Amino acid sequence: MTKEQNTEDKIVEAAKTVFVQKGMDGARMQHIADEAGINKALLHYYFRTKDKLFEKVFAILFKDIFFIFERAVSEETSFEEFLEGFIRQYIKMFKARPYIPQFVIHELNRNPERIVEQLQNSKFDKQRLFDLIDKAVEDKVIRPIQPVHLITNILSLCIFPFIAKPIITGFALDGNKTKYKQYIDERPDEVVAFVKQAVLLK
Amino acid sequence: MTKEQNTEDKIVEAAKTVFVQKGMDGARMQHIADEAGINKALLHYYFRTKDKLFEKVFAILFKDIFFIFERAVSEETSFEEFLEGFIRQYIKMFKARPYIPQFVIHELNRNPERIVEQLQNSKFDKQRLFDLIDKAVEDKVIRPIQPVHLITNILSLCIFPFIAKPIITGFALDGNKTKYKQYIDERPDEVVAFVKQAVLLK
DNA sequence: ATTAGGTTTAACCATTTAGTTAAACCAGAA
DNA sequence: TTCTGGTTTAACTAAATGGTTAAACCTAAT
Repeated sequence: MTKEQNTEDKIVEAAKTVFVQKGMDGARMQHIADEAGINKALLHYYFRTKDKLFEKVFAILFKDIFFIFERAVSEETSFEEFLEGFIRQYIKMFKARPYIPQFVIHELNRNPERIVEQLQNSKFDKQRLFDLIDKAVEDKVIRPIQPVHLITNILSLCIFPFIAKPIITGFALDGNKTKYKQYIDERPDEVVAFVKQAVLLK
Repeated sequence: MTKEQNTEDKIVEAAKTVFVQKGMDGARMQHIADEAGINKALLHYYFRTKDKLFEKVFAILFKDIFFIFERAVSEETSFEEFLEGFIRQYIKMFKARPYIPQFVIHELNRNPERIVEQLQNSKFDKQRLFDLIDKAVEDKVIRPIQPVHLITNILSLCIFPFIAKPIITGFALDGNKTKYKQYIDERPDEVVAFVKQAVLLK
């Protein structure tokens, strides 16, 4: 069994690509089989149904989003460093996997109940993150702000540019893809500056 | 012809509802007919194909997004008032039509070329908005920032909370829908404060 | 050489779904 | 009354698609 790549992995990779592009409804099993370089029969041999395959892919992509969360909170640094690190890591992650946000959000809206299950599997402790922010407010490191708002503000600024790529490119950047790439490269510095200015007291 | 409501309008309303919930691929013509309280034959009688009906709905929803843009820019006030008015109007609009962002973004990613056509129809002058921001920087009303970044930052903060509703509710707010409603009510003040603090020089 | 399991081929089934058609229905206008 | 056009009913077609099946194929291990 000296395959260049495990067939199961090939399938999952192909499924990622197709599901992300087309969504659950738009994806075709035949298309996934083609993408994986195998035939439909074998595809069903590995993953009996489309649903099972989809669940697998979704779980993988969803996990990626929360991975950074966990790592960022676990580090012991000043709040300012934490903020900066968090933002830069997050944007970096989406630069490498720009397809994730759009996909996860779409499918989460299609089936909102799923998030409960997914979050139970990921044993992430949100309370610690909330406490971190509350403490920074108490210590007068940042201006008073509710943790939910600060977190969603940061996530907004990090994620939205990837979700809205066609709008940003088409509307603000004259459809110029090079400009979009440059825009994305500027985001880390821009977001860090924006957020720091918005909340840091000094 | 004294109908309670024009049949064509009934269809478009129904189509909005269904397309927004399910997306183009997930939507079923039968479902739309049911929602409109008519039968499938009549549905096809008015809009020959699913595509034609979809295009109609998409154009309507897309226009809503840019309507606020146009109005906000056309007012003659201080930059600070402009900022605040723009943010409050935008969030208010999405509070009334929370289904729009998710839908438009999904379909725009499914077919990015479409944005070009849509933007040509909407004769909105983006340059004026850009100039407004550049001038505010020159006049030292705000710190140096590229218009694209400021605009996308604001849009991020306004729109993301609606797109990510299930994540925010499930993750940060313990699945409590009342808390989500309250969270959304707090957004205008929060975003205005956040953005002002981030860019305004005083 | 035999075996076993991953893989292919190709045909096939059942279901869903967009779209069509034809006949009947019904109300208001002429 | 007759005509017209929106509306319904119900049956239908054609295509797409998820999933199945059975037989053959190939290769590495025994």
